Amino acid sequence: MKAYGSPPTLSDVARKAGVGITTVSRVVNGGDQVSPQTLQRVKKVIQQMGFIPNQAARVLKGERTKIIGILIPSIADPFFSTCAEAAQQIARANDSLLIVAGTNNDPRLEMESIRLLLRHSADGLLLVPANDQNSELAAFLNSMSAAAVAFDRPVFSSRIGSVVTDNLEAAYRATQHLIQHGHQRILCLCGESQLYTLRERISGYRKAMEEARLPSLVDMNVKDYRSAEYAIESHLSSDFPPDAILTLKNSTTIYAFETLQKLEVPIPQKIALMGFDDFELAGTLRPSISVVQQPAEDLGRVAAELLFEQILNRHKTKRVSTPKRGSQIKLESRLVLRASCGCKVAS
Amino acid sequence: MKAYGSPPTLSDVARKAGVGITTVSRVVNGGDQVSPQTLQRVKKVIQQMGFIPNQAARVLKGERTKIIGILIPSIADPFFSTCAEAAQQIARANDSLLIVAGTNNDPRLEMESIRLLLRHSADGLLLVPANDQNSELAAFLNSMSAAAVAFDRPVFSSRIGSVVTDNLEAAYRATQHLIQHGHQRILCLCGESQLYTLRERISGYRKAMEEARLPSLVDMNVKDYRSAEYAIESHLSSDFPPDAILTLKNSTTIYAFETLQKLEVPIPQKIALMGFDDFELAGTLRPSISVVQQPAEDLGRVAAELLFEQILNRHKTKRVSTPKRGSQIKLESRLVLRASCGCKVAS
DNA sequence: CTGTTAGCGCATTCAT
DNA sequence: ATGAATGCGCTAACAG
Repeated sequence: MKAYGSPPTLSDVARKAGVGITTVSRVVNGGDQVSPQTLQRVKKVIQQMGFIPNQAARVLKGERTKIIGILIPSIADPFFSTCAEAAQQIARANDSLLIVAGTNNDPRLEMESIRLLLRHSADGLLLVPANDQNSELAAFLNSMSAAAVAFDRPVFSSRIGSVVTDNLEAAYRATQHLIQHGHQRILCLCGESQLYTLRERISGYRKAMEEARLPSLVDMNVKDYRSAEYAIESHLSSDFPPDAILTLKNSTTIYAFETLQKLEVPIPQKIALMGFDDFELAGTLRPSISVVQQPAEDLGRVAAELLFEQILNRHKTKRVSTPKRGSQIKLESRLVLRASCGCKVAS
Repeated sequence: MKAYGSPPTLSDVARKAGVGITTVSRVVNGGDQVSPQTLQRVKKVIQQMGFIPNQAARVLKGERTKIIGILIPSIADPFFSTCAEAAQQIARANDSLLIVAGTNNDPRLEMESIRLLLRHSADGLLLVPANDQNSELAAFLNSMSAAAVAFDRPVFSSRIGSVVTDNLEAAYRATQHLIQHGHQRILCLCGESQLYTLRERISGYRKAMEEARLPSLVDMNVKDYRSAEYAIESHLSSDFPPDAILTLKNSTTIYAFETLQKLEVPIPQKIALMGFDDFELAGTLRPSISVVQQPAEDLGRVAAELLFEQILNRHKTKRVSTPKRGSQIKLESRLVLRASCGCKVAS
């Protein structure tokens, strides 16, 4: 029950065990080249004193920190926390710890966090860049020595690889599906249209509409429930009201559903609904909501795996071989067809 | 665009600036006792070389790491990720980083993670102990020099303070509310009854039932959707079917709702439903679900604040004044009355 | 097999 | 106002 002394060091152990500190070090690191007896004795003393190696000292000697950082807009966001969970699993598998920092999509916070992570000599960074066109960020990432992988959104003009969903394709297929149900006036709803993911999704929507020779109808002013309600009410009372809605993100889908529910607009009879991003109760709501399901877990997992690949290579070769410029991995989404799009209409 | 050299050090900067390393150190740490001209020059060189102080070296010199760890069952769990988000905010306010580790409620994983965190000299630990009676854990926490605060669940027989919801009181009031609606046969549903929080909630339920001279009816075999369905079907077809259900955790509430929906049992007319833990769409489902709303954010925030209080004191006094034994802070919950309990029955 | 020694980057005396 | 020297805990030569 001893407490609050500074933690025991190698030399504390060495003294108590009557050996040199190198021997203790060897024992701690696997015990090669140590006689069985010494091994036993030293192990016992280590146990007894509760010795824990000091990582800072190891790092100072040039070892990896075995810490990686992950920068996500919000830890509380189910999508990103799922990514983080997966990343943490991979980190653990690589004997590493994961530092999580919320950026709130703020480039300043993001930069600050990266700097802080670098002070701590993080081996690598996983990041969801607040702004994919941020050239300052790109330059900084290029110049730093830590490994890095972007996910969910790429970082343009940088050597940083990325793992993203094929947003365009997913939105394209979702829109096509609504069209196949016979819908002609499909309203595309979202906010924050400056985000890479949303831009891609809008493109996918437009592509499908254009191919079907239907007019695109995009409203990007939805930020919260109020604005969603306002937008939907406006469109419904227009001369050519929509007969379907495609929402481009989780929260927008929910706002739209709540609005339609409140207005007692029958889904999908009067208005069909298709969302981007699955959510826990999408299948439990009545009607159940059809959505594009992103592989959130895979996003985090693959990004982390890629990161450790880099880290391990880097450590092996000391000097990195020319890293291939920002290779991008695209993951497929899945269209989950439930009732709100018109499939499986409950009798 | 220089890359992959080892990062510049104090002495690199010193050489380039033509000063001693002490001077550079001073500049980095506020620039006192340095002439304005030197200050300028050194600052410029620092900027230019992209010098970033090496935290490991600082730590080795006895400084705090400015890293705290948080151990939660799962990062992807909305409740805990909300706590983590709050904790991270407090960490940031204290210029610290947050390492998140998922324990999966496994004492072994938990212990392993704590050890790892300690190697990294984390200044403090925030933890949701997998088992509140774990004496090995208690002993270890008592003997270590890092600060620590438990949240959501306490650690018994330890000096570790804790921040928890008043689970007993909350369940007590929720049950009372159902009783006031006239329900007599209230079924209490959950799984993992060994967890502190669930034990407390069961006690609260029992207390309310006993006070009302009603028979307690607890089924703790609900782990997933299937078991929930099985349990509910069994109870419904018994001689004395319940007229209300109190679920003790988030997922159980959802399983119960889905089962009742599937069986087309009208809520709350035939069976009322009250859940523990709020969730995003509780108000959107039809009927909307009444729940006990825990102050998840406050839990994380208060725990983190307490932790930094300890850390700061500890650092100031070098030796800790006798830490008061495991003081416990209890936070109040809020009963959110929606439709499923019988309030606000939609006409 | 085992021990001695030299730094890793930095903050900190203590001189100047 | 400035700098040289010391040591934090550890690993990796090197020497026995």
